Amino acid sequence: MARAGLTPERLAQAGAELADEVGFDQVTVSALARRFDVKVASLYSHVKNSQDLKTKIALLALEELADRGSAALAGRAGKDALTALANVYRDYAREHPGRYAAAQLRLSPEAAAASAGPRHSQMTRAILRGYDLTEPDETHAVRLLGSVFHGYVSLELAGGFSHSTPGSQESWLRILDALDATLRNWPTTGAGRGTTSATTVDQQG
Amino acid sequence: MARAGLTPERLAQAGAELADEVGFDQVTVSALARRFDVKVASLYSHVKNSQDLKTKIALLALEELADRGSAALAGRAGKDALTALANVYRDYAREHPGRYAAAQLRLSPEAAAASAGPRHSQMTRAILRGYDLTEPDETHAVRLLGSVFHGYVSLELAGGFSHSTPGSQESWLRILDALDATLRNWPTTGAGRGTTSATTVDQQG
DNA sequence: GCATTTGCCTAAAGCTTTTAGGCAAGTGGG
DNA sequence: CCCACTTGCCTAAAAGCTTTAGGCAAATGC
Repeated sequence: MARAGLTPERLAQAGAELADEVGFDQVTVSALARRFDVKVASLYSHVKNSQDLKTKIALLALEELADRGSAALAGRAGKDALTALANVYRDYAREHPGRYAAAQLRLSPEAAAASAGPRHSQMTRAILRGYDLTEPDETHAVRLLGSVFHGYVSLELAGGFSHSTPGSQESWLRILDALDATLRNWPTTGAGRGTTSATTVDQQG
Repeated sequence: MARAGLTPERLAQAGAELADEVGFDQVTVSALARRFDVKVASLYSHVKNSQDLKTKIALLALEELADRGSAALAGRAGKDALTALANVYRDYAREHPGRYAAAQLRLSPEAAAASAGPRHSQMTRAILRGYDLTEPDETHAVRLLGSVFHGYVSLELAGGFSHSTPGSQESWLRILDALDATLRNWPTTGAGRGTTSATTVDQQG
């Protein structure tokens, strides 16, 4: 019998494609075996179990995302860089919803540390070098950016922003504007009103 | 034989508890039947199928969250209201991770419209009445707040902010400060730099 | 008290996961 | 070249989850 040429890498790749087509939680060892026209048990020589397969897909997605991020950040700074990285996440999620969902998989601490995850926070930190934040504010800002990117993309993918005006694209741009402004003007103390910058346009009584 | 007293409501409730204990995606018709000490097929008189069960849990979670939100917002405005609602989401996710995951379930458009989902955007909109935004900026801001709340809580729950300093609680407070400042000072035009307010501290070339 | 409805049951088919053991296709040394 | 060995995919089988169909007993109502 001709061999199918299975490897852990090919399985992860095909699993990622499958995830984009049918959704990450529909990715199953059985479905993947069907796709290779191979018996189910054959896959177990290449992946430990179903969880292992999903983890491999997640690591693949995290790495693809980080690669796209690096490429997008090259030669950019400030708001330009902010927008570029933000769009990487959003575009990736739209092109590859299954992979994006995979990237959200909870990894074990060791797996997480060995993944491309740290590259992601480093990229965000690189953007913040274009703004003037000192530690620990930079860390807070890293977390803010991560939250907005992930949160917006998730909600948009879940359909939260469709069927309402204004369109999602417009909100996305305005939110990036707002983020940029927030970073340029990071509040120095957590107190009450009017601490943001020199002039606060207090438009309402 | 004594009857177990199953109803769709009790199943959803028990399913929610199960989700908090073992994770939402480990919630299964079989596991729930075990919990009621009842045969699996018996549940199918009360829920259409596994998907239906998960949907009922999701609706329960969305409603609980909305109820907590309403209670927290009562009598508050401005940053006080912002903080209160934000903490409702974060605290709920920490207390009930399974339910919170359930609330993220992708619902059909009809189910979504009939759910407590709209109450959530209304609550966010109510907060924004304490800031001076006009449409369509208010909608953009609703989406920003939703993204930050959901994004931060998801990442924190996924363990993204543990094992690093400063602690998550501190970032959370500083991010709420930043959001408050952003809303008080919402950028009026999406153009380049320096559009945020009177003074822009342009720290980098 | 009897008919009807309701609730939980048994039975069964189909799918996914995972392990164990087998045979044949590739690989390398003599 | 061929023999031994490794590797890759196979069959077989057990166990769990999902879902449907049909049955009997408990609750409900007239």
